[in-house]
Amino acid sequence: MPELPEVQTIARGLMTELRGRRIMSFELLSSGAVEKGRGAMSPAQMSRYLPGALIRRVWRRGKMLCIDLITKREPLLHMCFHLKMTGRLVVVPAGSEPDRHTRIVFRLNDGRALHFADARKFGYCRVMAPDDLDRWPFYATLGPEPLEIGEDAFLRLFEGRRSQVKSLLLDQHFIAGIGNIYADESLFRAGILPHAQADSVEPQRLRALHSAIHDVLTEAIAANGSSISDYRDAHGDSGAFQNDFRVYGRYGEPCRICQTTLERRTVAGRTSTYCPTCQH
DNA sequence: AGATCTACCTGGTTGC
DNA sequence: TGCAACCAGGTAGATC
Repeated sequence: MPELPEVQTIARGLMTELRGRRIMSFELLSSGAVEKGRGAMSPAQMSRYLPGALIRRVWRRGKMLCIDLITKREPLLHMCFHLKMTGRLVVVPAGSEPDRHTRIVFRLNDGRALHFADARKFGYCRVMAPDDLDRWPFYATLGPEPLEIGEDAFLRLFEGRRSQVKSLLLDQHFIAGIGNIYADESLFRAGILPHAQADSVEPQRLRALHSAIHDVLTEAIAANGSSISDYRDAHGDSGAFQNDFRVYGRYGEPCRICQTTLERRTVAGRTSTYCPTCQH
């Protein structure tokens, strides 16, 4: 389930593999993989615009991944992907057959191909001109980047918010890129219960949370992300951060700090695991 | 405003 | 072994 560190790892890998290459053809194997919407290119338009497009840059915003293209008709197009839970973007060698979950094939001028696969079909691709990217509601309303926001600005986000802390962390409009895994891990490190009411958490603990989020995300990026089931990077390789989880998915096991049995409850509709002793 | 529920989708796991 | 039930999860949208 790609969150910020996984998307960052994929973007980094794709940047290395794809920059300077050209897309030769676009083949949609599963209708619905191209998201419709105001300003979004239809598959027919993509078939006209993409062949010959030069891949200039691959970047990330929140959990969204974007490939910048230079085409004959448009000086810049943004090809955005949201991988949701099971989406993959993998560069495959020449002659590779798409697997059963591959939804889009982009053939490259060096014989290789970029495959967009998604077992659960929640993910999508969306191609837009720069103006349309800025007008895309999902993109335009994303919250700040957790690795860029300063401590003071981070604390200000919580002012007057009565929601449970974890539901705020999961809200992409509040802060972008954090999902269930890194929310649980950050809250544990900061000693805050996931269901704590935001405006009742002392500033000192919110500072700890700011720092915990930074540390968790940075460590996960260094480990090439976490692989639970479907996640693979641009080379098809797994990440390693799942070996460093302190609470996520460890319900019923002992806390690594105090040995208390970890508990779980549903917060913001998500299974949340925490230590009732270390977090309060 | 905030919490909760539903829809979307299917592979994997659990239970009978 | 076979099959049904259930769970996972990001986001949008509806409802209380």
